[in-house]
Amino acid sequence: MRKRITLKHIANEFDVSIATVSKALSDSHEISVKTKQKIREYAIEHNYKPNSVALSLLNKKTKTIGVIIPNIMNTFFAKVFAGIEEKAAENGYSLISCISNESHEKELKTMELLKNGTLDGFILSLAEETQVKENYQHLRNAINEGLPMVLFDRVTDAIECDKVIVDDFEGARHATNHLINTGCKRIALISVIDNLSVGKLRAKGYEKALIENGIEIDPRLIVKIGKHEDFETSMKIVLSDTSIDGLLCLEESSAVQSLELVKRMHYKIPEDLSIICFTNGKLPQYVSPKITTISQHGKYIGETAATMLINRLQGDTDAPFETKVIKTSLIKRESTRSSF
Amino acid sequence: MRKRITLKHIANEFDVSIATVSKALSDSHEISVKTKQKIREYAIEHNYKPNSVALSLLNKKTKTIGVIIPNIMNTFFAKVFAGIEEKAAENGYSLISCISNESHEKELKTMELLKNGTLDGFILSLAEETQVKENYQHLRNAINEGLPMVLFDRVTDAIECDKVIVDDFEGARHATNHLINTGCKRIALISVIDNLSVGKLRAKGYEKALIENGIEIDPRLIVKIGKHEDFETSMKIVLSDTSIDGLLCLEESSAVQSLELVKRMHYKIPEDLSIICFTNGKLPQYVSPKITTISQHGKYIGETAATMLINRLQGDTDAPFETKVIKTSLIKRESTRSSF
DNA sequence: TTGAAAGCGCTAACAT
DNA sequence: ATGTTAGCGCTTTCAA
Repeated sequence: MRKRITLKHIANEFDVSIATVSKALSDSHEISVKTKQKIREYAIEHNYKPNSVALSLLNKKTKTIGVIIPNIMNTFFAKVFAGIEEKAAENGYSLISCISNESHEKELKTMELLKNGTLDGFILSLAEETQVKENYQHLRNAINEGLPMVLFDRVTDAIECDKVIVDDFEGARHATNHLINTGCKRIALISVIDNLSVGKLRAKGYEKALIENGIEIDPRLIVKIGKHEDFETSMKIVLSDTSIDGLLCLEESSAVQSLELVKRMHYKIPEDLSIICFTNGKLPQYVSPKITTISQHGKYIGETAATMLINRLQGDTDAPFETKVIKTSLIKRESTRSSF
Repeated sequence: MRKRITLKHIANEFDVSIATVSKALSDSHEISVKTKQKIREYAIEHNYKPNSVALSLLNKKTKTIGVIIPNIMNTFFAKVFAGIEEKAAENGYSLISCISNESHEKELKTMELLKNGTLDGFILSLAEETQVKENYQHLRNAINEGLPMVLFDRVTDAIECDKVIVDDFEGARHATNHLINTGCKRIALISVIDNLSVGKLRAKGYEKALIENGIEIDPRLIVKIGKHEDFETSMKIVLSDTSIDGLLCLEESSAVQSLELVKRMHYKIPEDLSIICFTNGKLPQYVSPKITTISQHGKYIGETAATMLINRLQGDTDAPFETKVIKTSLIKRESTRSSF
């Protein structure tokens, strides 16, 4: 086992001071070419690498970003993570990552743990429980202690910091309009995420589209299904209203489950019922008919968040906070009729 | 902005030495109760947290594990990651994580970057390109420099270290047997991952099952589809052999795509054709009929890998290397006939 | 009961 | 051209 060597080892080897070695390796003009050469050769041969922990201590920068994600099994978050990772790596930043599992406590504890100097900043999306409890003190603490933060997707007005959000309102409005324009008269909203800020925004976009089209909002068509309710049973009750001819599902799994259900009920898709859902993962693309989705551009959101944080870390420390709104795209597939 | 305070600040505050503060905060018996009390109060009030970078430098331990994953959009890896994360957090370890995107270069560069002292050890699964090139020098280097490593899923015999692998051979054999036992006569193997060690093992398990059942191996039924070939076109050619009545797909997306294809071709599932696939993600569960899958227990694999590494980091440094083989489970759903 | 000093690995200002 | 010193924040002898 060829352990890592330090400047000290090299200094001893050549009977010079540690400072000389340090300068030689950084190619300082203060050091003679000869000395530089032999030291550099030795360093390479022995695979010298500066100890980044020592550098972090010295520079008070760790080149590390903390990322907290509510749930990595969720396609959208996985995409965002990939985007963050890519931009971070490009800029020489490492990622310390953590999954909050939608738990407020895990989110809080992680932040407390990581505020100890290992990080230059945070990128995070709030846990569901945090959004329900509206308890944001841990975020404020981090900011107060000088840790820049970028919030994405699930954000809160209670905290002032950089943010990257999806235009959920507009995405839902546009999708609802598309349903209306392709002939749907009775569109139900299916939400299993009404706890989340994004769920509420999407619902508002849906309502707005209805109003703009002179369609009355029917509360019976706004379906909120809780985590612990049986989805299929709830949907069957909803679908007992056979006049429903459009479904706007606020995330992908409820759309796929609904699709399979209505197929069993011998609905023709999209003739009898059109479906659109948020989150453009594999699920909606692989089922038949393929489901029209609202893409939130997860990867791009991750890239944007990472870029914003890195910019702040490397300079514009006091620039005013920004909120970037990423437009959604409607990806038309087979579960909706074609526009006229 | 209330910046983080250090021992020095506290020492100045009370006109004592840094050492006294340090001892007071660690509740040393050397320090008087009075002093301890006032220092502790002040520390809490000012939210003192020891700087973990300084501690890392001192202890030469970072309590951080590097995790390299080929692709986070893959359900299996996402599950493994969640498992690693959970066990790591439980034991007070942070995760520096990185996505290799199946690229050998990214894997290599990441490891080089992280070998600089930020990590206590690695957990990784090899990038596809690494398995193709069979270039493992970067792994050897890390081990030589004293960084313990746990390899999972995509491993290699060329490296001696702890490993956690799926019993791919047995899983495929068992699944193939299940197809045979439920009446399939002509079972095709569909592999889009023949580059990977796990793909090869699964193919062997399939062959073994055929042999054991006295069924001749027909090379025309062993279908390897490359990344750049069109999956559907290739499958149509395969299915022109209408005697095929069973499909063993080596990962989930090819199974779902095949399912949708054969449904369009008016096959009855499972009557005309049975399907089993590896990887128990959402995809196979949400389509109709639900696909019978081989679960690799991703989360458990992650937990096991993390536990192995942490054990090695905290003691059994020189224990002999272990390879843990995790048994798969066959999850029977609607795409296979019931056993008699 | 408290403090001084050394050291983890490194850089940078300041000698020589 | 090279070395000395100090210091990043902390713990741990050893001394007072």
